[in-house]
Amino acid sequence: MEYLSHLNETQREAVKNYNGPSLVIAGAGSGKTRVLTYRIAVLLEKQVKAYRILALTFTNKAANEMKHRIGELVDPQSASNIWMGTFHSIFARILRMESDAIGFNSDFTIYDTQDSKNLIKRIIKDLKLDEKEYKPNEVLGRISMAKNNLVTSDVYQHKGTIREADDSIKKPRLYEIYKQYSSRCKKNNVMDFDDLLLYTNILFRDHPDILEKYQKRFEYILVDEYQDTNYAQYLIVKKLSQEHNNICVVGDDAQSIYSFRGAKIENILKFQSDYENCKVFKLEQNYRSTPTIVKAANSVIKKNIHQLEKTAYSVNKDGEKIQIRKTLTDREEAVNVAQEIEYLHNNLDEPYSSIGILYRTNSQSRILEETFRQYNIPNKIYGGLSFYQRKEVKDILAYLKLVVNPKDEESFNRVINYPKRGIGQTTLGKLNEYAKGFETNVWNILTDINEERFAFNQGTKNKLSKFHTLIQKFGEQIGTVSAYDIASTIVMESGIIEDLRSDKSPEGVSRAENAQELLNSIKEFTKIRTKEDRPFLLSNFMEEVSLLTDIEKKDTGDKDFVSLMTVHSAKGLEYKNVFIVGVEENLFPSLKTLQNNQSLEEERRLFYVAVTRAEKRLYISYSKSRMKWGNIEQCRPSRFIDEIDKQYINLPDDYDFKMKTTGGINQNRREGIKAANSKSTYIKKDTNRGLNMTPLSKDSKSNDKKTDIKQIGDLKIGNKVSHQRFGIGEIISFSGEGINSKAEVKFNKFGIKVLLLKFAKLKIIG
DNA sequence: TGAAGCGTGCTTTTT
DNA sequence: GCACGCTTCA
Repeated sequence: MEYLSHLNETQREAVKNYNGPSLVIAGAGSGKTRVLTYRIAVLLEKQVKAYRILALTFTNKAANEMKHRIGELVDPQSASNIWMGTFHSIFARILRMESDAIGFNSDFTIYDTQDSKNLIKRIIKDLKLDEKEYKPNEVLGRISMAKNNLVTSDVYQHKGTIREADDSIKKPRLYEIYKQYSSRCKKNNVMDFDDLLLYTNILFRDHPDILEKYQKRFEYILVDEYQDTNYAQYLIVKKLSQEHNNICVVGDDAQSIYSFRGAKIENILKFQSDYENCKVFKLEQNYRSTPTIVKAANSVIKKNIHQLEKTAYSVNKDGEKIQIRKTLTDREEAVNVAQEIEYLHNNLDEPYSSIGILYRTNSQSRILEETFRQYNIPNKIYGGLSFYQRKEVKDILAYLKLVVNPKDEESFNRVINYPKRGIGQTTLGKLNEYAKGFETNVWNILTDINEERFAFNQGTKNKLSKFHTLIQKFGEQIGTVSAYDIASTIVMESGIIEDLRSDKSPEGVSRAENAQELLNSIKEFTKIRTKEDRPFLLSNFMEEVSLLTDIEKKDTGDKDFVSLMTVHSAKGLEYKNVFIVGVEENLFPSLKTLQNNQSLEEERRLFYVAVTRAEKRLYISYSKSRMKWGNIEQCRPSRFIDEIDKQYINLPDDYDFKMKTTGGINQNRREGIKAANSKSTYIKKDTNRGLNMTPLSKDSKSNDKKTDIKQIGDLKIGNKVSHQRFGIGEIISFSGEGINSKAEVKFNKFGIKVLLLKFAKLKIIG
């Protein structure tokens, strides 16, 4: 156990005291993962059986890395036998084993958010409710919150306070949607993410014998990122640990950033009172960052009221001050970042992989990506539309899901007419009606489609029964053939591959490549499973795939790239050089969180997370204007910049000290004010009919200004770009098939060049 | 039935 | 700016 010498005093104590409850408060960069891995390694060396250790992490990636490290410390075999993974994947596994007890089949499908949303949409339609009043997103959010707090649809229906709350937001029938949603999921043998936790709780509540079995099995329980657990997770852990009481939770209340998804920071704040005789270990030394960065982060986070007391410190070399950068536009901000990256790379020999770009929202990635492409900076965007969310991938997965679980309504709807088989809305609507009427699922209707009680014309019946035969034929093979063999058969014989290959556009080619990549990953899965002598059937693959977030891109050898991601997904990561971009009021902190103090505190913690990702250099930038929803909005620097102790930062000479809110021009959007930045002028893609643009007058009122500002760049209408240049004061006329309108290039009240035109008029004439 | 055009709403974050 | 859903027309 000589590796214990790699630890500092507190870390070592936290590792050695593995019996009884312990709380490890681990500041950013304090070697939290190291404590967890060593602690498990010690357990294994003390002859604790690997399968009696339960270690819950926040992401699959974290779990895999930890397993790998434990494997290096002890032995890979034991490491792989540990019950280690995300809450969702571990309990999905347990639920599959115990599925009978809760009335599911063991091969239940797992819906991602999009699947859930689609089902909700259909239910809203079925109940003849208005999608504008019952927004699927919002409905799903409320159902999710309910589930995270273990409020089942029955409880929901009968709980006065909840119903009153629904009434007050004018959604009195939300409980009906929830009820339908639950019953349809069950009928379809399907669970969503929240169900995995909810049903685990139900399982443990209703089946004491099963609970006892797992209580006895899990001698040691460890939970990472405990500050981000929700009530459902809290209770699972609480129950499971009752027998042996060897529970270790690790986390940092200052990094709790998932309350929007039901995480309760209270879980970590009250852990000590929750578990008697709990030992507390505070890891306060930060090994990651320079003292400048640590102190700067501390100066911000101390504005929060709700937190556990601790003082993070660093004894590394002092390091450079944090650079605050200001630009006029978001594009300029991206250019600035790109140029600084070039400087770091070319002059300071920093590899691209040492650089991380963090932003508040995924939508900010696009402009950075475009700019980096211009500058030839290799980069990878994490998150956003993940591989598994792409249409072509989801289509194939839907086939696979359906073959494994034909009751899966969502997958059924997705593929019944893809590729086109001439089965349209009308037929589908009727099928769903029958399913409802006979209280069964659509698949069963299809099985008996030729019976007379189903009134379809013979042509339709033939099409439907052909589809049924197709899926059934695949289904007969899944028990014997490998996941890859059946998957490739399905892709071939369903006509998917033909459909994808027929599209020769660049996007089409890329879609076909994605499909191929999915097949490759299934092949890889089959290969690994065969090697490990573990089951390699399609159902085994499907168990894993739904809980993966992003595909592990194969190492192409070219590993040197800049990483771009949201601050949320950067949790747990570190980069030598970090850029935090778009640090503006209403963006970071985001507008929606400014309404109450609690969420503002969470935003501040999020900013804290962002700052503490940096090891050596940190750049924080804000722009004076930013494209939002196709409009330019005025921005001012975030309050968080003001909150950093000035001694740790370099402000730009013209830093905008606490400006008044200038507001935006968003409200004018529909009226037709289109803003133009210094690079180009966009006009909403309002028509493709081939407009002609003619500058009417070059003189106008402000000839003098025109010389000042010169030109405002290309004018773009639809796909057509005019390479004529337009100046302030110019009147431009638009004419084309029945359209006739004029616009003037102007300064708006914020001093931004805009093209003023009346869209309303333009459209009526058109 | 399907393609194309048009209107609307959206952006906080993810297992 | 973009995706999605609805309407219209072939």
